[in-house]
Amino acid sequence: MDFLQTLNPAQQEAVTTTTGPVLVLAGAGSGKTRVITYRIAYLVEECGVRPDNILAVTFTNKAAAEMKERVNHLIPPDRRRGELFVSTFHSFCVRVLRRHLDRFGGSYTRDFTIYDTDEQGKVVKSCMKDLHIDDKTFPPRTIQFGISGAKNRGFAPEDLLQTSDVKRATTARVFKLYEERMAAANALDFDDLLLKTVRLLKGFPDIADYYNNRFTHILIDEYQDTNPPQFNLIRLLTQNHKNLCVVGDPDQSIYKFRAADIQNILDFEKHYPGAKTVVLDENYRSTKTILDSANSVIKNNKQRREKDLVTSNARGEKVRLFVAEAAEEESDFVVREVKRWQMGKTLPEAQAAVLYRTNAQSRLFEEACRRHNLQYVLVGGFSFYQRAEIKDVIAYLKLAMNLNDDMAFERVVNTPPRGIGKTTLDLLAERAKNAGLSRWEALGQIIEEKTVNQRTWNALSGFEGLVKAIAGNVGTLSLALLLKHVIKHSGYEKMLRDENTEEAESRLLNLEELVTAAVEAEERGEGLRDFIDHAALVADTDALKQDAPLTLMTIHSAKGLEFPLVFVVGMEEGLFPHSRSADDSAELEEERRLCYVALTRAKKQLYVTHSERRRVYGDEFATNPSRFLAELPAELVEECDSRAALRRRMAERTAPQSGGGASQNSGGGSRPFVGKREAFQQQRFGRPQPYVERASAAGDSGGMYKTGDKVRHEKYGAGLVVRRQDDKIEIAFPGYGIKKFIESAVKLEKLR
DNA sequence: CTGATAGCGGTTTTT
DNA sequence: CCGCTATCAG
Repeated sequence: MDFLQTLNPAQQEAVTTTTGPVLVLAGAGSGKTRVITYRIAYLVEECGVRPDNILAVTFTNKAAAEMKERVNHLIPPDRRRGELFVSTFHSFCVRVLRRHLDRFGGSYTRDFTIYDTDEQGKVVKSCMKDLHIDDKTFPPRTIQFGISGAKNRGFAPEDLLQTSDVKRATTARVFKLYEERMAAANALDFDDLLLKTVRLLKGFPDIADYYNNRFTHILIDEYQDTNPPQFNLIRLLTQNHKNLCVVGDPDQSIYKFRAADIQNILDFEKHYPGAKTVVLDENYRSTKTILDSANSVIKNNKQRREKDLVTSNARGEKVRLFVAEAAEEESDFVVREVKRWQMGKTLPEAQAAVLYRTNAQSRLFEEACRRHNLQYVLVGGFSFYQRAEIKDVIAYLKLAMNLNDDMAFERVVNTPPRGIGKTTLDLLAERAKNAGLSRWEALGQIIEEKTVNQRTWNALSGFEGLVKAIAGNVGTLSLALLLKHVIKHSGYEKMLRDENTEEAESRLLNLEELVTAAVEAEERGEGLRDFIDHAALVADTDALKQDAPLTLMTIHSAKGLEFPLVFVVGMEEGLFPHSRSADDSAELEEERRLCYVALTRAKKQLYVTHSERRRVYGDEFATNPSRFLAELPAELVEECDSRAALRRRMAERTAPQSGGGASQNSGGGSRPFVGKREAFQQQRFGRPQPYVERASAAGDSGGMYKTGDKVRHEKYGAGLVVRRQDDKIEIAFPGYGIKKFIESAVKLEKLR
């Protein structure tokens, strides 16, 4: 095994201890992914384990695909007896459930549908409506979150009912109805995928035995972010053998909101007595400066096992701090610095990432990139499979395969519009509720009874025929042809064509891309089932293109990645750490771990930035620098020139040092951290400071339109910009109505 | 039934 | 500021 030579002793030990439980405590940038891939290769090459007896679990589907590719790169093709199984917990569970879910014998079958967070929310809402629960006193999102939390902690609705807490009791009532509805629709949410699998393995020893034999060696990446159902699943999968290797870093546990339990990794040795523990504390990724900065921040967490990462890498450049007066100035600065960095560099070296706490922040940076003509890739946010047109078309297929899928039914019954409006839908809903039927069954009854007027009857039976036709084609047509059939015969294609706008045009293109994806899936030997499951479980298909010069994403999405140049932006109290975590010290520590993750993504150069003002809900607020900035070692940070920095210097010169003396100027916190106010609830921005009056650096950005602008379109003539959202623009043309366009694509002449 | 408009309420993070 | 819902005119 010549590749072992490239590993340090600790890594080698993690790779070659192949039997029994192994805990790998791997710090950031310590070669964790390498250890896992090499370990798999070692099992196959040295221990004679068949690849298809190995199960490796990663955190995202993308990571799974990459790992599989890496391993296959290490193992010569003739050694690959059987296919290696790498996937997320969720994808794995879907595979199991598609095989065995009918064993429970209830209303659930192997043809179950998966409801994503959106659809789950709709079910919750409809339950609340039928229970007459006011959605103002109890926001559906909160209830939804409560149900998910309860499920993941192993509670049934009955467990929560006995309480004087009104909110808890309400959650329990909705929870109960929710479960009934889901069962009736043969639908599982993301939590159910894990929970049902656990129940299956627990309840049916033969199934548990089957999987214990099937997978003799199990590896789990990002173990610090496993939640209770995942923990239980791992236990069950390894109950006969203990060939389990988990890899993770307690300092990078950032998914508590999803019920991840950091105790899983901290107590691993208790759960698996005799476990071998390997600590990887040498960092190969970052400069000494970056690493020391990150260490200095994470040290402030109290609930933590002391651990310091070391590196023999070069010291490198100082961390650069930039303070902007306005958020546009911040994004402008970032883009300019990216361009400067990339000058004369080629791709792997030139790669840069902008990391932010919330998805909402991405827009500023997208706009800045467009202003400066810089190519970028946006990860996360609204993904391909979340677009309305994609979800609609897939909903037709879901409905055809599971006629009781009420969510799919509601989604497509009148999209495109076919004369089935609110009154008719209410009638269907009423019937379904009273007779305990699904929407589809209610539809059948009403058509049979002919109790509606002719016009409506025609619309309803037309829809019924459409879905039946699709269902009839499911076994016979190829995947791509089936999709084309749906797009055409549902009227979707015609609807978009008739719209005659660029917006509709781009939707049509998306549908074409979906067909292409179907062709590719078919080539991989996947069926319709796999295709739809994939659509539900894959968050971002536009994955991270390796050749992207600049990537924009949340810190959560950046977990496991690395970039030569990294910007951690929006470092303000209330934003990062987020205001929702302000009053809870455990949550604050999680925010700090998040900060640690962000900082340790950088290999060569790290920037941290914040803005003194930020727009929230359309209003501007003053902000304070993040406390995490003050936790950076002052001697490792240098501040970039900015109007804010200049103003501060001037102020210090005229008014001699203010009493405190706490602010070492060029140090981390540019301004001392002020009190505990939440940034977003500070006083409104009244009269601007002297320096603020000048227009922001964004200034006259060419080619962008504002609401209220008058423009001329070559076809529709003069019009008024009524709305702008993301990259789309809506323009009212007298006589033509409101048309939507992709802003960067439409040709407009500006009038005044 | 459909399309347009006004008003209200809401931002953490993801499989 | 933006998206969703309720409401109203055609």
